[in-house]
Amino acid sequence: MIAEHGVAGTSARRVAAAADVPLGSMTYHFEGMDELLREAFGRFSRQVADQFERRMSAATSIDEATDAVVSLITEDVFGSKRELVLSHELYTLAAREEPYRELTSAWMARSRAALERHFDPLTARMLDASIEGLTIHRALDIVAHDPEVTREMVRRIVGGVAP
Amino acid sequence: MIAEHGVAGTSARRVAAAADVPLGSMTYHFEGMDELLREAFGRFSRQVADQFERRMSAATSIDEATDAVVSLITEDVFGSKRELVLSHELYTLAAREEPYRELTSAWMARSRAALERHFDPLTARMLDASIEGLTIHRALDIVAHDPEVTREMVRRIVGGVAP
Amino acid sequence: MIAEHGVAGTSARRVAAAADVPLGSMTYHFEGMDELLREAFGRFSRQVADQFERRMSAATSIDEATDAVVSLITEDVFGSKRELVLSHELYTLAAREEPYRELTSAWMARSRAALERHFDPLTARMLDASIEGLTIHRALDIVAHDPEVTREMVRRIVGGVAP
Amino acid sequence: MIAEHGVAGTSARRVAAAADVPLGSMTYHFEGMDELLREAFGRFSRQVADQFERRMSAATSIDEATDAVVSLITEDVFGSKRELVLSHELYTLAAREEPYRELTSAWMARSRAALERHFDPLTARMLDASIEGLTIHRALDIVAHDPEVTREMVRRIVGGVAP
DNA sequence: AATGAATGAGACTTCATTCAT
DNA sequence: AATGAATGAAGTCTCATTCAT
Repeated sequence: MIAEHGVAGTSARRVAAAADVPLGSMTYHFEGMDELLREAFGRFSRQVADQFERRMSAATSIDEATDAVVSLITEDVFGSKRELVLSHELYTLAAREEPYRELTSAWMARSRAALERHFDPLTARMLDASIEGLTIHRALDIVAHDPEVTREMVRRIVGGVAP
Repeated sequence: MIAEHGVAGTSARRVAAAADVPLGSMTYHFEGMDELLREAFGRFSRQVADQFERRMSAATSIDEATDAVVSLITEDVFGSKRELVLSHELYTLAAREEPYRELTSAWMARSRAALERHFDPLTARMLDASIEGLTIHRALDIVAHDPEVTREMVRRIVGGVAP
Repeated sequence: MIAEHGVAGTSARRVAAAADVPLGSMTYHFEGMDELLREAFGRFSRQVADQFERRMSAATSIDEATDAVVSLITEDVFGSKRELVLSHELYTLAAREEPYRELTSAWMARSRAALERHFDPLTARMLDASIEGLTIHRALDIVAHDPEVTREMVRRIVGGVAP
Repeated sequence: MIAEHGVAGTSARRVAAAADVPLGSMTYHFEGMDELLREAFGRFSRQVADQFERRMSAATSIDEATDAVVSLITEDVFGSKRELVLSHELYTLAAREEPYRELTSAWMARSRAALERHFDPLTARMLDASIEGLTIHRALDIVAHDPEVTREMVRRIVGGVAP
């Protein structure tokens, strides 16, 4: 519902109708819309983090891990409009209200941990941030992005560790 | 109004009241709330881009430019909650609707151009994305971020050019 | 409300006020103003058709039936300004939108059926139409209409069955 | 504008826009919307009456006149949805307000006069009403009407004169 | 424990008219 | 004489929540 209509367009009414549940249930089972939203975004962020972990666990070498990071940016996480949209809806809430910042914080912590399977903590943190930045810029830019930029950026960050 | 209450909480009523203007004026002067929003975010994104340009223009060497980029992330652009919040509100709209993507697109184009005063286009693009990513992660993370991460990341991206 | 102020002057606000009911109830109990209008005109057309049926059922011979038809035109159905006005409001809607045409269609079908208690189907259909035409012309003409015109017209249509 | 959007949907704004005329002109040149409506419906009713007269003038015998009346019902006057809709909009106004009744009254007077070129006044009046009734019933009924009904009805009314 | 009817607040728009220019 | 900017009233609809059942 949020993916389709946004937080603004997600009313208790619509959720109840979509779930084929009485309207009264909404405020009976949830404290209010806020709780429902937090619940929904909690589930969403955990799902995305799960997928991220699976992706990084599959890599068995630094090279494969590097490739995985590139793929994450160019294909994966925000490959679907759904995840792009939901992430930004969540970020907007998080920018404004602390409780949502706990969700984004936990999400980022898991991403970093997954990256630390292959990279040192500092590099992991940089990679995490650069994944974020490149993904957003690819999504919110009208002009197409050359995938080589992604590859080269990851190369510089990872390679920068050097001797 | 948007900074304070979010897009969701920004009603024609409230804007009219804040501007001490009759409610009817809202849809008289603007096609509708959409146009008002686009106008507002257009102005916002141009202001932020202006500031970004000024910051980059002030630098007279690669070193100063690098410092400027670091400052941008650690202090400037999202230094205030206001800009952080507004950026995310805009991103959320842009993720969903094309007209807002034109604003973000133009904004990013100006940022890249400003960076290209000092860096090659590829590096500029990477810096732009990494500024985005680091800024967001600093803002949406509860744990504090060591400014050294920022400095090191910029160093790797800029330095990666080397032979 | 419609009789008094017309469809154009019948707002949810006014109906709610007249019914001493909160404004929000209007679109809670009805899908929207359209449904309310359809409901109102359905009730109206059924009431008029009821009255028409009663009038025709009371007749026990062709002569009485003929007199009944004449009375219908000269006194009954549109005797009151209320019914005249409401009929035309309904016709206007029906001329433009199919759902209302279902109401007028059903209404006419009942009128014809009531007339067929006494007249053959062809004559019934003609009488039904001529009742309509004469009633309207009596109502929308400023000069008075001689009731003899009505009587003679019915006579010709019914008598035309002959020889 | 009225044909397309109805009296209810015809605002000064829309008329001004359609006429490519400043909005202020509306209340400058016309006393208000009422005057504009009366003017518009006056023009409309005169045009329809003109057409009616032409149609009846073309007939050179009772038989041709009878055929003309039948054609009027089955094809002509309300052949187009535009005229059907406009007539009913006018009738609705006329049922409620005297000034519009002057328009319908004048319209009917001209129709009768045109019919009196070929028929005696009593028959003319009956034909006029039956044209009205049959036309309306054809238009507002969902089930199709056999044109033979029309022909037979006119035959009975005209033929009823006979000895 | 669960529901759904009901409500009051507030959302956006459209409108006819006024009035300074 | 003509205009168009501006307004206040009124339009419909959606909503989260309450509460009697």
